[in-house]
Amino acid sequence: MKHPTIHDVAREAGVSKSLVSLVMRGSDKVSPTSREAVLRATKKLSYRPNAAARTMVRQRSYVIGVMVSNLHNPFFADVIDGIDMAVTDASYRSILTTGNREPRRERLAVTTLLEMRVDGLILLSPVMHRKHTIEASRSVPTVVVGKAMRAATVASVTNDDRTGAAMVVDHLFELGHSRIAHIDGGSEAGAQPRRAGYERAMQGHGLENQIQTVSGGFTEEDGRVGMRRLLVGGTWPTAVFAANDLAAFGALEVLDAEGIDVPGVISVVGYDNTALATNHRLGLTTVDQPRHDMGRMAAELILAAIASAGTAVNHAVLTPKLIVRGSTGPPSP
Amino acid sequence: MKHPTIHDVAREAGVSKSLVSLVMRGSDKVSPTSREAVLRATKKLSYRPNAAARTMVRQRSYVIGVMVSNLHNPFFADVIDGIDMAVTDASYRSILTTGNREPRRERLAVTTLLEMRVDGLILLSPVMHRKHTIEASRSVPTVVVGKAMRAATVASVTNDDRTGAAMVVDHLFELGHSRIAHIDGGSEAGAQPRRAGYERAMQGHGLENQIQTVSGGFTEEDGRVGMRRLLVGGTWPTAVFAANDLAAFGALEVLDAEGIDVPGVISVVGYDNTALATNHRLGLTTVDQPRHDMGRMAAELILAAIASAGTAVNHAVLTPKLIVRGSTGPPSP
DNA sequence: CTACACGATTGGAACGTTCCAATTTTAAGA
DNA sequence: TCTTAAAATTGGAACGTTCCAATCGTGTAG
Repeated sequence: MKHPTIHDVAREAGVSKSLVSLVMRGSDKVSPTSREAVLRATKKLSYRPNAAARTMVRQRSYVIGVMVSNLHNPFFADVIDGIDMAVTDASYRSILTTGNREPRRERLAVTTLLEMRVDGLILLSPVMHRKHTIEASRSVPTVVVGKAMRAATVASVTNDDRTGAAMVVDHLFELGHSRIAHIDGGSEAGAQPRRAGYERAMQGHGLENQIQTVSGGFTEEDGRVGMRRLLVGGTWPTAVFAANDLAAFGALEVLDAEGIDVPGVISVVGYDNTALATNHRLGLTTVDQPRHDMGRMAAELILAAIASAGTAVNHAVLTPKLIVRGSTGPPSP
Repeated sequence: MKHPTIHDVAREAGVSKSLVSLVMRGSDKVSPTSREAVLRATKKLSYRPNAAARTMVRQRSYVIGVMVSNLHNPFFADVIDGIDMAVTDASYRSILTTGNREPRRERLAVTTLLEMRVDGLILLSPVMHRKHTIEASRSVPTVVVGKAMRAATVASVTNDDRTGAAMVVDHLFELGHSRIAHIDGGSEAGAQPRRAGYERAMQGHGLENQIQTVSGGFTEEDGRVGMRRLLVGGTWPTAVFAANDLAAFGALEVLDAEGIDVPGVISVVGYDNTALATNHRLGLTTVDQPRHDMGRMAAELILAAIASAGTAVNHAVLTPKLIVRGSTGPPSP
């Protein structure tokens, strides 16, 4: 259980510790003989370099720390995948911590990363107070994904919610809808711009007096409540745009229970293109965020910031894509 | 961007570095005056202890490393949550790496953890070759979750797949089914014992000649392929037990497309009780693994192994629970 | 007023690397 | 064979902590 050190390897191979270090780092100024001997010793002792020691002397860990607010959301798996790719390509490594959506634990998760002296910090939809994000960003290059951050020291990667929402409205308009309602996402990440995008697109099509928004959220229950609210009035909308897939599912459930045909009577659209949207019986029309690219972009921003010693702070906004499935169709005449 | 050190704090507070160290570690043999001064200095400089340096001298990192084979599987989120709880309670910390199901990347993920000198290693359903797990276990206490490991140095936490599968068969048998088919999980973690449990339970009910297994896997596509295969023969089964929820959804999709009623004509059961199982229109009958407890147990095994210097290797097997939902019912006469 | 005990504080060594400057070895040319 | 350049190898300092043994100060008992 005691880890061998570079000295043990040196002794075993009959060379100096410096030479072992050279071999481990793949230097080309080592004779084949020595390299061979060192490698053999390394294998025999199953030596593994000590990252802590290396970090100490190099003053760099070559590690990017990623804090995931919520591992339960499969959205992040793809983002992390993108991060991992880009980071590995640059011969950095990535480690994750998770805050389980609780601000306290998020902060602990970030602290862990910071104490380990990661060279860069990526925060995936943090829910902790923004001042803690900003504080972290003062000691290490930081990028936030999935949440707009207006702060000079924090980079960010988001999808263009405004445009995504507009795409939804455009799609429905082209199908012939005009009574298009929106169940909004309350104060959740991205909800505000989606709502704004919806409203502006409605105006763009001359439907300003058809704008109908009910306040909701990002859960199924929020969707149910919102949908019920929309069914109370005299004239129903012919299409409903929910702020995310989960809420859309809640809406669908209510429509199902009421025996209202989708998309025959009412079309439904979500946002996020989660696995559920694919799996649902009829398939949910939704907006896909380029998750993998968002991750890759986040990694690239971080690496650039590291390379430039923190001067290059950027905000990347990626364009989402409309995915049309069975839950939308032309309105009944 | 340059991190302040304990020396900077000492200078600022007008004390020695040792005193600062004492305060940081919460010692009670420090005068209130000094503590106050040190705390003020740490705040002013926003000092954060350097974990790498601490790990060096303490020869312990107080970090548990977790390698997750596949972040896309929401199953692990709960396990990780359980790990995190237990680890935090013991004032350790946890960090994650992910291998995205690729053996090569898994190995890199484990290497990263090992080089960081984690005090314990938890592997969540590793797909890499077992020899690499065993190798890792020789340098640090290791526990594998979700996959049986017969190795003297590796602890493990699994659910009793055999019993879980038997529960499914029992349930279907009680409903009156006899033509119960199984879409198995190929070589995935837990697939083999689930299949064995299915077969033994069938025998237990005197249904040995009704045993019908088609080879599948853990993806939706595997479920689709398996289901189509089952529909080719002359007599259809009246119930299908898929090796996991995702495969079950694939099967459901095919049945839906063919217009075959579930559970009227064919009942379907999955395994894992993922969020999808709850959300699906009719609810999927499935088997719930005590994910949170599995994580907690894994953490406890690791902490025990660390405390006992690696002597206490254990294998914990937790009992799963059948969750009955709308996808199963009595067979049509 | 002195001695002593005890609490508070301190300096130095050690942890396992990297990197630099210095040294040794080898090879080539005369 | 000698000289010199190039290649290979080396020891030591440094990184930021912890922990130990040693020292410093202060109050109290005699």
